Amino acid sequence: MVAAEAGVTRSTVSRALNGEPDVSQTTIAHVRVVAARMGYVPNRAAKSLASARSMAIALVIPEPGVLALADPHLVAVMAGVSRRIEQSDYLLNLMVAGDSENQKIMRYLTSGVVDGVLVASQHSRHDALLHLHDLVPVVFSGRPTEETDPPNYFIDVDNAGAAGVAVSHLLGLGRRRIATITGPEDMAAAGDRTAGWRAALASAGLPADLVAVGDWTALGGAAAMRTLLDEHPDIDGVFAANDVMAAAAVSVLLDAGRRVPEDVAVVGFDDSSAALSARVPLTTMSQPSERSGELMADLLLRILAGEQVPISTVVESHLVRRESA
Amino acid sequence: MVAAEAGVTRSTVSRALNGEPDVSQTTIAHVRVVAARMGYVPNRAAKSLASARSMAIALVIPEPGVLALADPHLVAVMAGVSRRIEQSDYLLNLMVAGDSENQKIMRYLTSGVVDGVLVASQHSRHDALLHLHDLVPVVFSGRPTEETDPPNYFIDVDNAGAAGVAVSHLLGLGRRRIATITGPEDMAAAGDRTAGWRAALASAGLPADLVAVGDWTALGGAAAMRTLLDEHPDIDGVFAANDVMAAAAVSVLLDAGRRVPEDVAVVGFDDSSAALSARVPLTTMSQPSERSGELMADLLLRILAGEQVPISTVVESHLVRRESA
DNA sequence: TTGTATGCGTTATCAC
DNA sequence: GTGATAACGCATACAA
Repeated sequence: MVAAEAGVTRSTVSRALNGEPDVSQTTIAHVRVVAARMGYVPNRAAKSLASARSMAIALVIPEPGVLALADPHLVAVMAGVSRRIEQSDYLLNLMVAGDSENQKIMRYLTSGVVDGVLVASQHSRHDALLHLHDLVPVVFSGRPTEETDPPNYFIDVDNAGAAGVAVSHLLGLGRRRIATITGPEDMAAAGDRTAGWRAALASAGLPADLVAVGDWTALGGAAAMRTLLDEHPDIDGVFAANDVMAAAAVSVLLDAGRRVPEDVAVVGFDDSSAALSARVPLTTMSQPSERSGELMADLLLRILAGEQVPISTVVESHLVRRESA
Repeated sequence: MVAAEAGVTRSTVSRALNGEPDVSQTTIAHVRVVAARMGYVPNRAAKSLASARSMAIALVIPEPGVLALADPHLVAVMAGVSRRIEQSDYLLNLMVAGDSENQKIMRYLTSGVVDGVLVASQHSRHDALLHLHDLVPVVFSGRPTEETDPPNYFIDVDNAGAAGVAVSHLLGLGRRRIATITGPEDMAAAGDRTAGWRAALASAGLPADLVAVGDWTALGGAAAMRTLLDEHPDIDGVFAANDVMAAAAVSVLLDAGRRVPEDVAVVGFDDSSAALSARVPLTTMSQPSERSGELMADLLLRILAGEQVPISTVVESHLVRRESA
């Protein structure tokens, strides 16, 4: 620490720069000036080695690059996380991890360079993440695919309940052949939404036989809609597990000559930007995505501060009516 | 290093785990097994402190969160970078930095936790980044806003040339009132594209008076198009500096009752996903965005490996004809 | 091929 | 309020 050329010892410099108590104002000022003049930047590796804290948080999105970033819900979550972390002393680093590098990421997360971890889009095949909390605090966005002991912290909407509201809305419009386009089968949120759809149909005495599996993407949503339409031309309602797939479904329906919502009513999920840019503005279940991001970051920061926080936090969802249903 | 319980010293463990030469195969195997059993993960801070290398690379996107991730070109660059880095021993961490945290980021980048830096969307107000290469190797995507000494490495298309091709195409269609919707004025690529537009018009003996400043976003593009249309109803051609703005412009034109391309021909830039999802599929200047990402990552890796690499790398661009012009 | 000793740059625990 | 000095966990030059 060359800044010791300021006439004091390294200890004092350290204390001055870190704003610790019991340092005279004059030396603080002096050290600051000298450090600035010399362009001194503390070595972060040495710092974390000595202090056993890195002051960094990782946001992990276990999806192959492009895929994840095409989802406005995820992007909104990221934005929320980013905003909350910015206000703290922590530094955020984002890791969009293809499956291939899963091991690399796990080693990184457990190697002491991050004090906490946020996980956004967890699939059941990423089960290593579920036990990461043995080594470092973790908060999930979306219920983890598996219950662990001790449990993982997470924040989520009532997916099944929200799906129920969506389907009830379609039922209220007189629809009787209501299909669903699901998310990937290995994600908890996807499964819960499908379950909600199924339950709502069941309590209306209707069969829940119109299911097509999607993957959150426009391509997947379009393919699913085409399959449904081919096999069940009598469909009059669609509940898609996110807006991106709903927008793609609308597009397929229009191209197939169906009117939306007259012939087929469509409800999406998220109330993301995709809902507004769809060819027919989407009726959708809103979800406070950005707020969720802030909340999960806040939760983690509080855990790091030693606070006690609830295992699960449920955020609100409600129906937003537009033109598609 | 508790793994020394494997019957050897920490040095041997270190050597075995790092695959150094001159270690017997048997001890290597033995140490590996013990380490795995104990769930040992090397402390990265200690490792970088001792070796003076972090084996990490930062991809910096100096844009406020959401904005950046709405741009398919940037996302593609990110994907390319990510793919290339995955294949290496380095770890990528992404930093989407609002202006507010600029200082925080700079300290991070110079604090020794990353061995190299990639910068994606640099504005002139981020001039600190231009001198970062005094402390750590840096590669830019897109020509930096300022020439420095020593110069910064960068990779880019011939923006002015490509813009010229776009405008020539419009001229070839008989258009004479050709406007441009630019990118932000504080970015080099934006300025170069505007210059190319201006030059093409000049050499056709036409005035270059129809300019509206955009910001790469759909909102900005739409606003720019509305302004242009209000002030110059005789417009018959538009060159937008990216596809997102071009798509938004098409939308505004259609809503204003103009036919595209019959009344107003539109050319975009990037050939990104936005070009295909526009209401009229866009004619656009293609740019190998993902490839650029791979290239810049590759360049940085080679610099880190001690290789000599060219300061600037130009990637190809060409006109892709679709329906909008 | 393996063990020993030293240092990386910072924080932290003592004394002063 | 400040100065010594010992960790922090690993890599590495040197010795064996």
